Amino acid sequence: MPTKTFFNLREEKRQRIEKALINEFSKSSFEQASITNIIKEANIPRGSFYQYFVDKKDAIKYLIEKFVLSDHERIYQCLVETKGDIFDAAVRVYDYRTSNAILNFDIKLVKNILEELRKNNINIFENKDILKNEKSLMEFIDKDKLNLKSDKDLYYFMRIITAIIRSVTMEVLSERISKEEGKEILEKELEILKNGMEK
Amino acid sequence: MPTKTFFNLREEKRQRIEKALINEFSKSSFEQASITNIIKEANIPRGSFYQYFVDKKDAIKYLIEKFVLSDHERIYQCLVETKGDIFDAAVRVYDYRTSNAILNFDIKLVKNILEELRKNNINIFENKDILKNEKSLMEFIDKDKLNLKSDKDLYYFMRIITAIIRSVTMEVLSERISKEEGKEILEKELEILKNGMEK
DNA sequence: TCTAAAAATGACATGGTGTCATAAAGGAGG
DNA sequence: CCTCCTTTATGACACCATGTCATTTTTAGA
Repeated sequence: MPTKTFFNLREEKRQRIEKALINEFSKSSFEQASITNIIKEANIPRGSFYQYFVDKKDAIKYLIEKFVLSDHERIYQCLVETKGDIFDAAVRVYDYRTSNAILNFDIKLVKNILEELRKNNINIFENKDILKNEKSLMEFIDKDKLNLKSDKDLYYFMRIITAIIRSVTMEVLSERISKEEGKEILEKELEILKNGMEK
Repeated sequence: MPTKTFFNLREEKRQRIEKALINEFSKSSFEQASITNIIKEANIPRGSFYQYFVDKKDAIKYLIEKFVLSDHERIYQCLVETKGDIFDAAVRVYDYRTSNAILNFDIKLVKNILEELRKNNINIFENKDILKNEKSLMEFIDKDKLNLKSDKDLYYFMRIITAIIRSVTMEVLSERISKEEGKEILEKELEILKNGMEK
């Protein structure tokens, strides 16, 4: 995480830096993002950057944590709105993640952040590292609607749902398919997941 | 793809370079792999590397194509061995991909290659770009065992299977979970996919 | 006002990629 | 064996990145 120094910065400066981070990590993947660009845009000297962040990873982590917090909240809302129906909630999560306005998170930034989360295998549904005092999102799922044979089944099921949402979302955010195509794919996939595939 | 010059190289030299490529791309992800290391190990001057490959991407592509060819063949075998039963074949594909000996592909290299394939969203089951004169692997699936409502259902279904295999395979290859844990997860997930989750 | 801690700064060491002018090697024909 | 043209080999170089560090500046408390 960023240093104490960074959080002690006066509002205007911190926001200027944050804006530069968002801009650079929107334009380029983590690997290709350039600290040089960030400091140029934020108009701070190189040394300052390293006073605020340990390294590039530390800087993107700052954005990731902000995203995960708001994302978690949004997923929670989706589950509440659908009364815990995970199938309906999945579509809502998809809609929200592929929508243009996610707080101040540019859609390209969301893509790059989801990419990083995937790389580090962070599953937002079960993540407790970042959200220490929050309940796991799984607890808000209505289990009565599901054909669960054992406790662990929910875990396996959520792995599949997460993989499906993530996969189709990434394809949309990478502009390989349209939002509408993505939605159709997701809905069909959920249908299969509901009914099973074995004859 | 590599230049004509590369393929004209005498056997010994080409293999020396190939070995260096495999070694470097095993040790490091694409982004972190260093051309400097490759040319040092292969004992060729910097300029030669760029005579053979357009850039770093071109070099890993060479390995990826080799992998995809052998991977495709292996999946085909899995489908034949299981008489087109995609659920059984899925487990075999998992076993093979997480096994230590994949031709001369180090397990770490497989991980990095799968990572690149995923990044570019290349789905080996439906890929026809690389394997122009091969049939799609989907044609070898026994559709009679599946509860298909329409033609496109197989496509959606394969998307799920692919996502599931890939996800659990990557976790094993990244050593976040053991091979056995991975297998259990995969089998449970396939069970869910067979029976469906809606009560 | 003085002083110690905190923050800011930019030159620099190091190491990467891709280019290019030039040298060397290969091969076909006289 | 020499010549000329094409193909291949070579490494110095331009350029650009990251992360460090000695030094300066600012801040805050006594």
